[in-house]
Amino acid sequence: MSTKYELFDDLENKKARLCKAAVSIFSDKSFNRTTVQEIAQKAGVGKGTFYNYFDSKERLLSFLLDCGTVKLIEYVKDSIQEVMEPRDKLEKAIDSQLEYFNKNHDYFVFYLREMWSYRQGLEEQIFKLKEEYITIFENIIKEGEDSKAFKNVDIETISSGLFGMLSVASSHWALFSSEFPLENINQSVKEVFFNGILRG
Amino acid sequence: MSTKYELFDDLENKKARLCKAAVSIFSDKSFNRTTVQEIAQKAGVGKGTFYNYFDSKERLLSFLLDCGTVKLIEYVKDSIQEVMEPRDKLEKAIDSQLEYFNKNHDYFVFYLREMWSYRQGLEEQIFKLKEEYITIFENIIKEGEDSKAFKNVDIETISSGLFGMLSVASSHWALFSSEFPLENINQSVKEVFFNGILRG
Amino acid sequence: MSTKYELFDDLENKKARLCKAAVSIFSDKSFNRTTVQEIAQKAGVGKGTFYNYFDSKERLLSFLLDCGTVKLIEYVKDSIQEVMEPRDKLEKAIDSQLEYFNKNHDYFVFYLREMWSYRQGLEEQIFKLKEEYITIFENIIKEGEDSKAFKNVDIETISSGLFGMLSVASSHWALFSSEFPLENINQSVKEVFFNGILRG
Amino acid sequence: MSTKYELFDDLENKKARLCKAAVSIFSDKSFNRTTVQEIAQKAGVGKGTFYNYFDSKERLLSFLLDCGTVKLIEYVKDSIQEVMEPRDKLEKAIDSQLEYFNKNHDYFVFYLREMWSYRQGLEEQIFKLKEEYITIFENIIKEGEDSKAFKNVDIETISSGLFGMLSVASSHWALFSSEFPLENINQSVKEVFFNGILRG
DNA sequence: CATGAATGAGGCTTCATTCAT
DNA sequence: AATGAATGAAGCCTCATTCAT
Repeated sequence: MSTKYELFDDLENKKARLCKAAVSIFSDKSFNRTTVQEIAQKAGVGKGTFYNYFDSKERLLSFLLDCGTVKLIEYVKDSIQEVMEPRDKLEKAIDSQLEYFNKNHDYFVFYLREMWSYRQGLEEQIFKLKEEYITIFENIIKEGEDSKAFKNVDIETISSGLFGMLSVASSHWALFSSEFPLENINQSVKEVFFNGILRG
Repeated sequence: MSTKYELFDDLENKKARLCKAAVSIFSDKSFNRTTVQEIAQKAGVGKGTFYNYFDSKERLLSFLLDCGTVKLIEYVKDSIQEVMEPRDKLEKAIDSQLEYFNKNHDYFVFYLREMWSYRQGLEEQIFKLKEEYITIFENIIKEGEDSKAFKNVDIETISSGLFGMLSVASSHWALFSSEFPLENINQSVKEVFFNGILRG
Repeated sequence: MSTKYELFDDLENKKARLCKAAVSIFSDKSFNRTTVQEIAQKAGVGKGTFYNYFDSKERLLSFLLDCGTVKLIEYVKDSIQEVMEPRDKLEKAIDSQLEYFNKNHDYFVFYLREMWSYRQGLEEQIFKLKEEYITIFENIIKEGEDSKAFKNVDIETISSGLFGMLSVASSHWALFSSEFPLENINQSVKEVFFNGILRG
Repeated sequence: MSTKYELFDDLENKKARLCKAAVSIFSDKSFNRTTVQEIAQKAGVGKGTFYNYFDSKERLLSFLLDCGTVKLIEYVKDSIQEVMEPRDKLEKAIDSQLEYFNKNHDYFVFYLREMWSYRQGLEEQIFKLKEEYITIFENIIKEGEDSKAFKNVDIETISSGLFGMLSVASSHWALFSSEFPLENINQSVKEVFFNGILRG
């Protein structure tokens, strides 16, 4: 994964530090139990400096969610760009999402926790992005159906379901275990999602 | 679904009203943006009364999450109690979770949002319960592996993954759509989870 | 002056105490240098209590200015109600404004200081009221012109000018002197305003 | 009015620009709601530059009030210097104050708003100056009384009252009207102040 | 001199919780 | 048991001021 996909690494130094500090604390406590003070302190800057980079604490949240989703979308889209077969595309997309999670544990513990919070308020954009991400799955599955590679299923259900399967399984490991058996997760999910859990 | 499984219906009148009011507001805003005032008001009681039934706002959250998880566990466990075959058990469990979600939309929008928040603090119990629920899946899948009905997969991954698939697909419909096509969701998830998305 | 005209005396106990505390401090420092903390403390209540009675510190200011202007208008209007001759009316109005100032030194030191602050923002109403007060003078003077008792002058100029003369002269005494020679002020202003400063 | 009396025009370039920017903003918002940032920006300099010319925001206020009062005093004193008769002197003084207001609308809107704020703090000097200005009126009136041109009145009351009459009438026009009928104001004030409002 | 990023003291406001009635 | 006025700890944010460049 080149710098292009590194969360925050293309931001100004201080802004990146603030983002990283925030994510690190948010993955431990929740957004609401974290104070701006703490974030600034962890980033090694003054409290006022925070407000040179973000309009408010809420906007930081919005920015972080946005940022991660945009990068994830970029990353996954890039990874499937030159793949032709729907099945291969879906494999690649699964690989990519899991890799991405694996590269950014803190971020995704935070992400999974806070992504559900945004239904109303200013930040409808988050929802749009989450939808845009799931749309990647939807498009691949639709393509697979058209080419008779995949069965006819309810595309919305299965796309969001796949996203849920990957996210929750990843979180499960991130939250409850010290290891993150990327390969196992990858293989098990793919095996079941492509061929089902039934033997023979 | 008998009263036994109805959330809050076996509580004292006012406590039940407070729970229902809370869930209704929480599904709209998040826990943190909801005030005790609002909950009491919606329940039609005074603010002080709230504290006759709950030690604190946090304890209400804990109680609600707990309550829903316990009932879900009861409900699913009861539903599979007399089923013998692992595959039938898993089908039944999937049916039950989806039914349960369907009966309690507000609750599960809230549940999905807040369940991730609890890692530290007093409320480890929530985690235990969530784990206990996933353990139901784990046990069924283990049984299925033992009887050669199911393939060998990473059980933790696939159990939490199934939970994620069901939860996120359900939420997807609950959040983004006015309808909730229970039967479609059920069939699509089962078809993919049991047989995979690949045709032939 | 009956209770009817007493500033704040017809408010709830705590609200009145907060108003009185605020005015007392505002007359010493300015609004901006006074904290809500101080006001609450001087009123003998908790800081949070302040917000049970006023939406914000700004709204307190608005309320205080409003309140004083309304009462002044009431007081002056009542005092001239049964007077027929324009000259007598104007005398009575001058008497009343000076009496009112005299009864509420703190308030008017505060009033004169803050009344100019409100041009934009929510509180256009203040301006309307100040205008409404000056309109009392305008109407009397117009009447006096019509009945040939008064000369033809620019009514807006002379009405606001009279208000300024009374206000600034009163403030002068309130700010720079320990005494407030009500009678002297009254007589001197009237003598000059009615007959001019020129002898003979 | 030669440069001698132009506010700020004999200051260094940047200092003058800062003063003008400040007055312009202050006449719109109040001192307290204006930030140093805004002033610097409007003056077209950096925020740090502000502090090369003024020790603090407070000192700017002090300087502005001071500056305007000193110039006003100079201007009025100069204008009456060669006038002999008290009545003519007073007329000239009134002319001058009104001219001065007219030349510096923004400044006087600001001045009238902020002049009352200074009772304690470092800036007693402001009060002294305001007093010094009113003393000009006091001296003329005293002289007029001695020469029997003027009646015996309470000199402090009438001097501050005249200042108030001129200031508030001027502000009235500046704040509430797009025009400033200098001649009308001048004539009406003089007519009333010298001869009274009563006809015959 | 000029700048503007960095700072943190300080103030407003919210809201969970208490308690007298 | 029920209430809601009272409380004050806690947190977000502003902005005057500093200082390295």
